[in-house]
Amino acid sequence: MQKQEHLTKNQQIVLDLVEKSSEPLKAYSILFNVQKKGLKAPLQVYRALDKLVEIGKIHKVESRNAFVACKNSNCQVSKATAFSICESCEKVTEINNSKLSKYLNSFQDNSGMKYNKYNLEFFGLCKKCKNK
Amino acid sequence: MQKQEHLTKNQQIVLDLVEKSSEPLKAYSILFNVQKKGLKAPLQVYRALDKLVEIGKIHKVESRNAFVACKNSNCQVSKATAFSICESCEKVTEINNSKLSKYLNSFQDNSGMKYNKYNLEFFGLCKKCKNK
DNA sequence: AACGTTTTGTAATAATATAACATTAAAAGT
DNA sequence: ACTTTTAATGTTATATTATTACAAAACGTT
Repeated sequence: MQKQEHLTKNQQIVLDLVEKSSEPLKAYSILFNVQKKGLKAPLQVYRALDKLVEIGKIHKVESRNAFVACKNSNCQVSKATAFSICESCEKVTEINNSKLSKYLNSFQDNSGMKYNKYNLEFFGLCKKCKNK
Repeated sequence: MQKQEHLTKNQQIVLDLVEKSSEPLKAYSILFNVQKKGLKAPLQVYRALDKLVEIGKIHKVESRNAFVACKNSNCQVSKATAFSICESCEKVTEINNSKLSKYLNSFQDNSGMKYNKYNLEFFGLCKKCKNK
């Protein structure tokens, strides 16, 4: 149950930034934004990101190489993620739909593989962009 | 119906290579392999890949930055893709499950977004790696 | 305090991807 | 046939994303 002991300084700095952001942040954009806080090298950012992803505090939006804070309070680990992505304005929202996650968590095919993790990205036009 | 006119020389060279491969290929690995065929620069490969993805002949495995040939003969465009990925041996298989694709193609949430595309990646251990 | 582990700092570099521009080829219209 | 337009190519340079390698510091035990 207690996977999440406490965050180190660097991890906290990066998490704060990602959580404050209204849009997905790229690693180097994070780097530029935390340089005044002492994180000077890409690796410091990537290491913090890796750990934050591992413990489920943030997720990586794979198709965008960008990171968002987890909005799903019960997300201990990043093992079942779904996003909606607007292809026009690039707005990304984490989908929190228990039916969907139930369906995917229990998905089985005939390959004999046991899935313990998935990542789903939906693409389309958000309401705003649709009406333009 | 006729989205697929014919492939250009570069596109065909890249497609042949990806189709022959038993594993996902990375862009620069493709580049090294087609240099004897005259494609000397990354951009030539990326352009061919872009087009091939666009017309559905290949798919990008986002979490791996790699490309696989489409095994789904009715895949005119890359608009609904699902993969299983072994986290140990990195084997990637395109999932061809009509129930799954039906479910995801008709998925709706309350965001007001109309989804026209999705990409899903399942992770786990394949049969072989599970038994090690 | 001594030990093992994790995190940090730092520099260098690898891997992935695109911008910009000139040229050539192919498709479509007249 | 020839012009126009569109798409693909070739080339160089560069931007972006991510990792390797190694030394030092901080942390948690015992």
